[in-house]
Amino acid sequence: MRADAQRNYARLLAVAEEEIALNGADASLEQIARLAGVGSGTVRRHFPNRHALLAAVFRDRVETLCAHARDRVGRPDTRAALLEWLGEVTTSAATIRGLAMALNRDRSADTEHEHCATTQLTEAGEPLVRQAAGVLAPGVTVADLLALITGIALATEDHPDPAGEAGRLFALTVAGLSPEPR
Amino acid sequence: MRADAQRNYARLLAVAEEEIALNGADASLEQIARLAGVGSGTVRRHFPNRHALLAAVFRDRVETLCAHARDRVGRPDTRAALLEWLGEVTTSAATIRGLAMALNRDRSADTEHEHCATTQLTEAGEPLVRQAAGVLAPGVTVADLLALITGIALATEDHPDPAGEAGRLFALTVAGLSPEPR
DNA sequence: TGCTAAACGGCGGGGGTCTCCGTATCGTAT
DNA sequence: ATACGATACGGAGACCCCCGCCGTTTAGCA
Repeated sequence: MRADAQRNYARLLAVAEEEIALNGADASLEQIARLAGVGSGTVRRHFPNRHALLAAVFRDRVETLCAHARDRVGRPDTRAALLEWLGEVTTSAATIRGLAMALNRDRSADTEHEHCATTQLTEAGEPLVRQAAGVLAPGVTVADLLALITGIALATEDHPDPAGEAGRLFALTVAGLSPEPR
Repeated sequence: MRADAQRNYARLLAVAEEEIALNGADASLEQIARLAGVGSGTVRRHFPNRHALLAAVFRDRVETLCAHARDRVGRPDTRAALLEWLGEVTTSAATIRGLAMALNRDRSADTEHEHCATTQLTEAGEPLVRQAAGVLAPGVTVADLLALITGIALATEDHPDPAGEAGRLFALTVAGLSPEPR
């Protein structure tokens, strides 16, 4: 990769991060190009489509989350290990503007992106779920948990305190809105 | 309202419903105008913004849901009454393309639309929640329940079987993903 | 110091939103 | 039956965005 290409790539990534934090996942690519001081063609060369840009912007964050999942595998308190991780994912999804929408979109992407963020998170979280299977409602999968979290994050996106609200709602779903009285 | 205006309004509403069912809440207003055989100005006159169009398209459905909530008030089995209604809302939100997004958007609309769909549903569902308060987790509000439902609907929008998946996820949150072991 | 392949910028086409205004039409008052 | 004012219509124009393409510049190697 040529030096100028590297520079532009880095600049674009930085600008895109700000712009997405400001305007969400639908931020204008044109505007990002303008702010980065490059032509719109350059954006498109580095990131063929919006999905690619989102993936690049959130890559580090997602990988950190995956790493934290792996760190927690093997802990004796399997339930706490899982719930702590899910809480972290919830906070990230609710706090980082655009992330929830990005996750939601690549869930429904037609082509199987082998390494899209959702897939990564699913694979990283799977062991945590498996080892906590005993304390989970029967039939619950990692995919379910991530779907619920992204849903909650989407629904709280414009709340004054997204992370707080999202955390509260997720806690409710963990405990049950109305557990079967018996 | 002049006769031609009424005709166009009705045509637009019908076309918009189809188009939104097909392409979601972001359907092109221009395209709707074209299909209805009217100028784009006419669309904009009847519905000043996208929110107004969505509200009009979903009004009947939302009112039906509200009516069903009222029908269930006073039933002795308060828990079932509430859960049945929430199930109906979930199915609607997950089945009717664009509805979940519309609900989610008017939740975050800055100006307090006195009678936006979410407000209506909240008011209609409130009595059901109050009378079932005893069997609900403490602190749960109608707004919470509706937020969770729209979140779930958003997250399952592109699933092969949205209603089924949404229903399943909602059932999970009702029962609890991992009820406190005691 | 040349040279070539890679990277760049921006143009043009297609489409969308929103505003505005000249024109056609409806409904009524005469 | 007709004339007239209010109302609704349609589409042009300004602006923005996405996307593909191509002539030009430039980095990095020989």
